[in-house]
Amino acid sequence: MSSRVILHVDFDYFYAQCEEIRKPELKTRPVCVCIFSDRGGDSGAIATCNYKAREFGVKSGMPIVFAKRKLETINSSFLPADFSYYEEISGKAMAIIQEYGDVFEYVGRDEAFLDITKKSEMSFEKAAHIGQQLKNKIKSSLGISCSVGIGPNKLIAKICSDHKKPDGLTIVKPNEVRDFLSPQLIRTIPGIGKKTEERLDELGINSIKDLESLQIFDLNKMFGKKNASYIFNASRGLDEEPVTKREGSLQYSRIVTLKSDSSDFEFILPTVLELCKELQKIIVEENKMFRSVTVQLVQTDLTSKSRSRMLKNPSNSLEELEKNSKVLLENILREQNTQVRRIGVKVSELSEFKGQSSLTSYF
DNA sequence: CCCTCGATCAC
DNA sequence: CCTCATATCGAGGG
Repeated sequence: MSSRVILHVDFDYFYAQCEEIRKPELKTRPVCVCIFSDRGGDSGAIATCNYKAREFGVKSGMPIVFAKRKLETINSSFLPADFSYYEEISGKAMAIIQEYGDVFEYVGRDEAFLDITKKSEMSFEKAAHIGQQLKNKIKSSLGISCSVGIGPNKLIAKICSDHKKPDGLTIVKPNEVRDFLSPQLIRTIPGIGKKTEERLDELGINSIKDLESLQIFDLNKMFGKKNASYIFNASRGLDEEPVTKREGSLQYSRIVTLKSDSSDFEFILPTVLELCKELQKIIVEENKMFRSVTVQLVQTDLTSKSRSRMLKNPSNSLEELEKNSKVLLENILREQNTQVRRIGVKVSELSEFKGQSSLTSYF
């Protein structure tokens, strides 16, 4: 029987906390970090906000205009997202975190897993200590507070880090897993989102205890094989996913909001070509080749569409990317009845860069 | 098996 | 009124 000790770290209200660090006077009032779209004015969404803002009902993902309305009468700050600054702080934090585990897995700018089985000598008491030291270190060196969860697998560690926020430290030992999960809402399981929650709610399934009563057969019918077994196991606190060092991304994509809704090829093309440039730059920097190109769009009614094509050979050429994107854009617009709000390009099926070689060059 | 596309999640 | 980026699954068609 092999058992593990897994830790999950999540930086509290990360982007907004970064802003508070460089301007401490912000701490006393609501702070919203905004992603302004290209439409001007307050078009765009809230990326993150601090807890003061949350008291007024502001949430991430919310349109900026909504948030402003909620904070109308309050002295608050709406700041444009400064990703390179957040990236810098994130990098420093990750460098520290890494040292606390046997294996480190980067999940995102504000999130990471550690396998601390060895470092904790399989003791959850020692693990708790490691968790607290990690929190202290991040706080003293960067001024960032974070929430840490520790459990026997990634699933439990992640649920734990979310359990008490901000500045939380939650430890759930193997024999406590059942009692910890049972009363919680199914939504606390990562992977169960709005849609899944709605469908299960129709069956009167609200708590994880309820979820546990479902037969794998019925889950299979509702959610497909893979999802079903994930949900079945998750409701029982079971998860075997290893903590693994992440290599490069499997895909890169860029999407932007058009200045105005349109279905005019000539109007949209320049934007697509710019996105191609950005992506191709990344591809070259990362020493990659792509074999699949996708053009994706969001329509006026906010539904989305995509068209993709595989290339004969992997490529890293801008011309190749532009050529394919252009054809895909033509195709997708031809079938369009509603207008386009947002347009994006994605490259995938990535491989390591290999110098141009043809069959004949081997002779 | 390979490809395309929509859906879902969650950042 | 509705950002941006990544990963994964399943259906449907070859």
